[in-house]
Amino acid sequence: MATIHDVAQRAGVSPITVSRVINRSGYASQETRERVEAAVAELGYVPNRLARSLRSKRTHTLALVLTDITNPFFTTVARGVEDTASDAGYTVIFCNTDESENEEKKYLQVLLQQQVDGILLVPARSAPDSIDLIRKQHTPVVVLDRRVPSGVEVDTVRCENELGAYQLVRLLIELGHQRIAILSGPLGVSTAEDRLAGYRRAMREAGHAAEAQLVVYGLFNQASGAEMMRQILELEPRPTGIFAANNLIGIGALHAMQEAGLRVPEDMAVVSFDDLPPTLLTSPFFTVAAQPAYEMGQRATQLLLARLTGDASAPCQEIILPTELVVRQSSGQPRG
Amino acid sequence: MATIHDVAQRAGVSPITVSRVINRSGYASQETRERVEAAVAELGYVPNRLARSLRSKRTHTLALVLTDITNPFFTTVARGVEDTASDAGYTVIFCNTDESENEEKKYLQVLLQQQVDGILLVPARSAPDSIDLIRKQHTPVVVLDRRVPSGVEVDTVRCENELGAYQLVRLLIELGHQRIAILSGPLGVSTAEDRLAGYRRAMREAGHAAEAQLVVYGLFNQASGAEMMRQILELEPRPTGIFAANNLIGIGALHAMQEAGLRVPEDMAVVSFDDLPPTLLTSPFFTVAAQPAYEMGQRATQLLLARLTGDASAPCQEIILPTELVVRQSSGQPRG
DNA sequence: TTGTATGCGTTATCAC
DNA sequence: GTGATAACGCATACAA
Repeated sequence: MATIHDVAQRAGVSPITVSRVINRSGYASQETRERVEAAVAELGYVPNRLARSLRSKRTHTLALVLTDITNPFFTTVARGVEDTASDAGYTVIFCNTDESENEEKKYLQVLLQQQVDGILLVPARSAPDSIDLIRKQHTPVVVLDRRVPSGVEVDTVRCENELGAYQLVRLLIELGHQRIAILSGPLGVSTAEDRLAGYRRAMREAGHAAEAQLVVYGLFNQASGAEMMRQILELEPRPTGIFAANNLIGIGALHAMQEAGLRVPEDMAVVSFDDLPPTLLTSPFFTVAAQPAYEMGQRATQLLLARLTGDASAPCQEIILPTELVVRQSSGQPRG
Repeated sequence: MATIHDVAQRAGVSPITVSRVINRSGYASQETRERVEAAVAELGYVPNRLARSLRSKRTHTLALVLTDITNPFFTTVARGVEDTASDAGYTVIFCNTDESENEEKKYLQVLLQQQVDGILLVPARSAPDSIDLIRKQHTPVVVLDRRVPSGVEVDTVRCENELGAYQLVRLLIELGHQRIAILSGPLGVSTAEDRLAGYRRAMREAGHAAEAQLVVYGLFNQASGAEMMRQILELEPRPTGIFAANNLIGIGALHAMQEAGLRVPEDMAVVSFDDLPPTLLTSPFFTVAAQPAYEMGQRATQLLLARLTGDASAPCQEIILPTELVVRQSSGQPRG
């Protein structure tokens, strides 16, 4: 492989001059410039960023650590991150933790070793530990999608989970439902907890009894959604409305209801958090609180880039974006 | 940041000894080992992979260059790549080219500068140019999903596109359809061309006229699918069967048909290439030729890793996986 | 406008 | 078993 020395030799200049021409830093006469560029072309010279990074202490690489890129919400977030980073000349490394703290730790170790310039983190559980780990290496970090315990100072981009959930449940209540069950995500994950809180507030305000059996906990995936729904279907009397804490849970629930011969929304109304990309449903069906996934990725990346290029000690920002209530068929008509 | 020197000093040994302990290379007495490990822990030392890579000429990083990660087919491929790479101790950089040759070139330049150990490429168009560019840096490359011109020697993993398409169209023919239109992907993309070839073979064998107007070209996305479908709906007489060259085109077509008040499969039968992940459709509906997306990512990564760790000059492999014909509702019942 | 000396943090090579 | 030295490829500081 040709190095900067080879190019320098060929062009009859010193390596540093080549460096200057390539990076457009410092001066270079027109003639020198041309000679260098010719040599670069002839030798097919490709600068070694590793060496550059070692020297400059900048890798121009960001990392996005999330739970599962095949969840369409995160896929869209990832695309927002990638586009924004790429425009600014950064590349992005993706890691899937599958909600495992251990995987998260392992990935963070590797990423820090790689000297990534910054990390976008969807924390699996104990955000503070991970944030500490990252901060020890003086690496900027932005927490995405999930809330961190109060008192932890860190840039954050997330949605109004409590309010979005409240609005969804409120809608069901206004449509005349009284017994509404929630298929919740895992305890310990802030999005699950906030959505549960929104559900509880709506129920409380409407004066509906807080029945423990109407709250079921599971994971943010389809299998768990189906499982939770089967549990709910055992109840006597059955709830008439279901709040699924995310899109995958909602889909799983729908399948369980189909198995049981129930129609949605005629027999049971369903609302869920997180929209599905319009490309993915043959006919948009779910009533949802939609998060601006792409924008979340975008904003989080902008925040991170600002830390890198600007003031690293500026006060932390907490960007909380609104969800959009999108009413479709699954929530049904007002009950008689 | 603590360096290997700091650790060495603290442990009262030389840097190279620290290196040996950390990398489990070479000998070290039990006592030395313990002292070093203690020093590492006390200082919170994190090895700098940049420096290591500069010296060892290995970054343990792979790149996956694809057209669009939000296409669920590629999302699943990506997950297969990431899991496989991660198990082998590699991290993965993702890049979206949006089918642009220019973007592809730009990304490849950056990746080669980053000294990635290997590249998984879904070529936008002129695969040979990109392969040359990569090979000039002696970087191994595996072509994923798409065919390269014959004569180009390169490891490849893809599906039987022609056969999968043939089977889908054949199915429509057996159901009694005669006028079948194809909503094709872009000319110049091998998957689009092979699927078109499969369509043509099935039609020819069945003795159906080769009507030019039954073949429409577009892009592999939903908007284009809807657009092509609107064009087809203008035809007199209308075709009774539609072959969508991928899932997004199929969904777009479905929307266009709904707009026009047509029911599927009653008024028109639809089959399409590429399955949608089971999580994403509320009720599986499309009859498809399903590609084993996760396995494709897995196999391609294995091939690449084999090049890295094994014989770089072994003859190239071409892995061609079968598609699975999955018959669901959208293809309808036999016509009277 | 261009060049020299030096160091980034690690490991390969050879020596003890 | 352990260490000294040099080198990976580039860019910073300073000098000319």
